[in-house]
Amino acid sequence: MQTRDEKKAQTRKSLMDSALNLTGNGSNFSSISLREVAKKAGVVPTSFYRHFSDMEELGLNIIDDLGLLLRKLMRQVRTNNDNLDSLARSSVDFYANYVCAHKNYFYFMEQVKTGGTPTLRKAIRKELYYFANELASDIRPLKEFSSVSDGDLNIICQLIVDTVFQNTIDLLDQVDENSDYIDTYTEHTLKQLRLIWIGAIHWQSKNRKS
Amino acid sequence: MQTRDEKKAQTRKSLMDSALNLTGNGSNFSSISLREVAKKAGVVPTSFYRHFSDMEELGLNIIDDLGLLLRKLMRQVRTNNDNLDSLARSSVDFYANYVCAHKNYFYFMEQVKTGGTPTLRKAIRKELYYFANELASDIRPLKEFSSVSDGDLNIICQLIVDTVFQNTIDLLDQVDENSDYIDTYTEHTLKQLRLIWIGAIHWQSKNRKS
DNA sequence: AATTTCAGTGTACACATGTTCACTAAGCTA
DNA sequence: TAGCTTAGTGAACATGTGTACACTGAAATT
Repeated sequence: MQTRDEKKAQTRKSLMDSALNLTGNGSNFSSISLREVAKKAGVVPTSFYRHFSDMEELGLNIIDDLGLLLRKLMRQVRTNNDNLDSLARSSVDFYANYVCAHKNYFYFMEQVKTGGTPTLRKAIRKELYYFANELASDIRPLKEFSSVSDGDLNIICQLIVDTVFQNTIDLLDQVDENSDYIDTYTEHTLKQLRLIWIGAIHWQSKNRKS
Repeated sequence: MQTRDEKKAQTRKSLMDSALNLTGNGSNFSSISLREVAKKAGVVPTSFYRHFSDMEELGLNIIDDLGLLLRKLMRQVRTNNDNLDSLARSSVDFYANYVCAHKNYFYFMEQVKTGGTPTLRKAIRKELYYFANELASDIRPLKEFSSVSDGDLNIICQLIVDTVFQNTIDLLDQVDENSDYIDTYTEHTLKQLRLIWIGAIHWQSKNRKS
């Protein structure tokens, strides 16, 4: 058997998974009920309160997990590839597959980022901001950005992250009925990203001239 | 007084306004109830069915209005300014003020774009796609894009539209407590847009070289 | 002036919701 | 082994939900 704490952690996870499952299967997080979540987790509604005070707190805990997931993603994507184009390609490709492997989390994220309570929205944005910062220090050493200022690199990375996540909802929606869409997504996103950093490099040199 | 049709149209609008108001004041469209909407519109719940079969249909009608709103925006922004930088500045500036003048619609849009039912999501995306296409034919004549292919111009415009709307949620959230944020938004967005099209121009010329 | 149409009403129903409270029983601690 | 802690239970509540139904009365049509 398990220790008491282990069992508690297990139903806790079960509750969070239920919420994620509902979110990833057509329901909107802000409209799913405590009772629904408890039911799907195989637990009586009142039991919910032993773990979270309400759905918003559940949401915040999911966001924490999401943060871990994103950090894991970053760690795995960090290769010793120093060619920008092929680095981008392998990163976006890896990202796309990562999204498909964790659909529920990314559906949740897309939903809550603009449709959650202010608290939840803020929490998601914090994670994305952190993500963009990490990206900035990752690509900082690349020779292509050697002449780009730190501030500008930050804006570039924000734009990159926003663009990647922006397109993610299309990926999520279309990959079910058309498994080839993962390639379409990758190509589309890569084209946009290339646009961005080539712009960054030239903009910088243009600024230096004037 | 009014004719019967006028009066019907009036309560219909009243229902849609109620939904928009709730959406723009902290509620999520997918979690507001038919009864809530009817109550706020000063009408008995059953009356709702004289106008819409359910909340989703109400949503679709709001999206239609949103489409009109966006087209009106495009028409007003279309100036005879042929300098790209100043055109962008005046456009983004106008857009930012337009958003603030129609907060509810844009809150609705941000929410539904990623958090609505599949049908609603699709409807919103169609509007944005149309918007991007219009933008493409608007900037097509500019000399800066004379060497950019139609396909690439389309991707550029999609990226521009996505970027502008991506940042809109921040504008909506922050403009209430800090009215200066409208300038921050404008500068931030302009910087990102400049990045994009400078990239586009150079990418194109680079491609031609090779 | 008589008749039809129909937007809005009021009641009713079955069901879902969040939260309360006293409870049980298994796991931990002493 | 005895006692305590606590995750999960089950019944109860007040309130909110979507929708059905028969209705009213004023505007529109004849």
